[in-house]
Amino acid sequence: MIHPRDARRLLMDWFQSARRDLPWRRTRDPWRILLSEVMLQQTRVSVVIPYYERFLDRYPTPAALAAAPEAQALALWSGLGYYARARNLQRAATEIAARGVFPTTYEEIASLPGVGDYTAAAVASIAFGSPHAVLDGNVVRVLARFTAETRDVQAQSVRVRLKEEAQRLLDPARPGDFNQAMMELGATLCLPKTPQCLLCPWRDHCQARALGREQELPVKGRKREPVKLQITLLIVERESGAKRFVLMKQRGAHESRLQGFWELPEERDLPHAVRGVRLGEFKHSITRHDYTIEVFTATLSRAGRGHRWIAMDSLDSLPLATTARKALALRNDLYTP
DNA sequence: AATACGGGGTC
DNA sequence: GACCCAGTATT
Repeated sequence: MIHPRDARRLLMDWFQSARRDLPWRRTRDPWRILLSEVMLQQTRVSVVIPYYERFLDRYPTPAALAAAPEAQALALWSGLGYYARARNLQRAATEIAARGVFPTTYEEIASLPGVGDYTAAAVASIAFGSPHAVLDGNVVRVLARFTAETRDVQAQSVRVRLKEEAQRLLDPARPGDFNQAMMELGATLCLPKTPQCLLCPWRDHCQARALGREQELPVKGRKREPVKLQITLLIVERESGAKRFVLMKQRGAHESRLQGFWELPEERDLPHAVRGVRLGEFKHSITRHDYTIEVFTATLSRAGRGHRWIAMDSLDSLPLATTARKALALRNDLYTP
């Protein structure tokens, strides 16, 4: 069994040469680190980068986000998913702005809304050099293989053990770099399906590899069956002066998801609508709901309850559901081939 | 402990 | 088309 000191050295030396140049690695500003970590929750680096740049450009400080209308922040988050992250981040920004300074300890950071174990450890270690190991999906996979953990990694007891292992390996001198190195290893070499063991700094010390079982680990419990659904969206347009408007509906604050987001009307909600052209269909999944969505143009003599006419050129500034974004793209393809 | 929550990249 | 991603909050 390799000594933690030696494992650390191998990992850190590898990271120095393999480290990707990412926007949030060019700063120690805790606000920027926090923003990146929240956006990266269950979201890949390549997807986050453009959102991170736009969001930071608009809200360079907690105070800037705290002062913004929620709908504006959601509009900038629109398409990234898990919108509770944006709401919670704004609440966190409000607390930080009121406090005057960014909290510096793990406990204070962890008390912010939307900040759990992972994010608190990441911010505390990367921005403030606190010795807290992170345990994200990457680290779980790396350590499950490194230690040949064959139990279900979803189980609480196993997560606790892996967290202890991460903490044991953590480089106390450079915890932020160590955490990022672990995640980098998981994201670039210790891949779920096709681990690149020959390039791994731990190739000679990985227990799963020694057993030839690196492809099988980590073991994860089954997920629930997705629910298949079919809906029809309607694009109802109206011209007034030089402006074009489209009929839309805003989701209420009490809904379980996409609160406050604008969507296109469903056909079943507009019994008086008359179908026009079929624009096409697409698939869209929201957590475990797999939608097949068919899109038609339509005409309407009277607007249905709860629907509103939205100017086409103002859609960019609204929190727009991705279903609406995709459906409107079908329409635009038709008019500008 | 199980579940909801988005969306898309990737094999 | 399944898996899974720099997770968190709620039940």
